[in-house]
Amino acid sequence: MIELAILGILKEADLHGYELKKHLRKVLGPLSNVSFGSLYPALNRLERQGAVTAVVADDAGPSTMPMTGSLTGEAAAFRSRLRATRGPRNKKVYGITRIGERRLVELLSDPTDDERSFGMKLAFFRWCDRPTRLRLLERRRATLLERLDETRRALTAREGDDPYVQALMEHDTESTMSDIAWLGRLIAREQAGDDRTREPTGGHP
Amino acid sequence: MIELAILGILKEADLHGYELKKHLRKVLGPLSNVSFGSLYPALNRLERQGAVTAVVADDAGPSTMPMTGSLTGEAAAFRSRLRATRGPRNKKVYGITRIGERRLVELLSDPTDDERSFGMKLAFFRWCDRPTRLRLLERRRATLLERLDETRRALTAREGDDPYVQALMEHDTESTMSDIAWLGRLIAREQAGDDRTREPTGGHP
DNA sequence: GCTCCGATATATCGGGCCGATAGGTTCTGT
DNA sequence: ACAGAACCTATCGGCCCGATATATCGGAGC
Repeated sequence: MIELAILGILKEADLHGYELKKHLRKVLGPLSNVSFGSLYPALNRLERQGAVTAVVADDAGPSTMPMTGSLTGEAAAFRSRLRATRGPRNKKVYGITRIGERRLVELLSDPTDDERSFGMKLAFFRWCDRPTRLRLLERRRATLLERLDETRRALTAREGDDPYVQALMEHDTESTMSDIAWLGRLIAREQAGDDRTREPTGGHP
Repeated sequence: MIELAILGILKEADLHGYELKKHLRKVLGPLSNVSFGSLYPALNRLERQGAVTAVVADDAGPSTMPMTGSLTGEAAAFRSRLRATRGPRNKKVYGITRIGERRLVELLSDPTDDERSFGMKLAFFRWCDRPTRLRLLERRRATLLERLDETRRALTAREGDDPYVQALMEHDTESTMSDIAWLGRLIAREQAGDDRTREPTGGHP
């Protein structure tokens, strides 16, 4: 799921790992403090898949060596040339490829529905179309309703149980109800929404 | 952290893995659906540490072959004897040892403070004393206050940003405030509490 | 009696994510 | 000039999860 977040950020701008982490923190905020121990392996995975490309910035200022977006054999050669120029301080700037953009859309429509995954998808909702958004929102709501039901049944079944467990479950019930109401507002906004959406596919003007 | 939950459950009754999972689901409910892929390795870990002991129930009724609590070489021999009696349907019933009880208290006072860990500790608050409880509750509150602050700053800094990210952060702010208030109530209850607490240390009457 | 089936029961494997750690570079204050 | 802070990439061990394998048990239906 971290791959979704990386691609979502890289679709806005080319960045290197360290910057990426900061951006992720800003956007996802409390929803997962992505650690380097996840970030770098994920970037390698994405590079292997061809979803991102890396070049090394020369540090001659902010001229990030423009990338044409998709890579040819030339880019690979370029990369290995610079890999020879070993010696840290060559920041590896990552850019998203067309494959990566396709992958991003694919990951966005994945229905996995835990707190984390849902939050991540929501954070990058701008990259998918309204039907997908509605599907995800409604699915999430259904999941929470189910959970609410289950917790409530467990709550009524055992009265006079451990007070801490009880407190935990009552609070969970309240939180879940609040979340469901929130989702309801988001769904309504989505259905009534004016169509000020960015193009879901194919950025790169 | 799953070890905490296992020990917390086993302190109430001797159980085998499958039952354990069901109990965990009841007590922790929505807070982590412990999977077998975590449960069995964790049980092995705990067994290696001497925190739990396993015997095999003969299925001749509820006579669970009483365990003396801590194990000698005899227990190991017993175990391997039964391991030779291969053919599943010999349920491995686990029981907590004195070492396990010490470990439980130790895990309970660990200050790790993410959603998961805090929730698990709260679910087993009955096994620790009031000072520890208050320490954990207040630490959690402090963490959430910090997070609230951070999210709020991020929220005011960037107006007119992506509406979905904005929605995410606003909702997080609300949820966090709600959680803080809830913690406040728990703290108050704890401070005013009549002393109807079970003995924190040394079960085994 | 027989078979099929769902629940009970234990266990492992690959892979993702995290915290800790390590090692190097550039910037900044003094 | 120097120390310390921030920047930057990377790996390692360990936990946790979902998928999968395997085997038994109790009952429903024929």
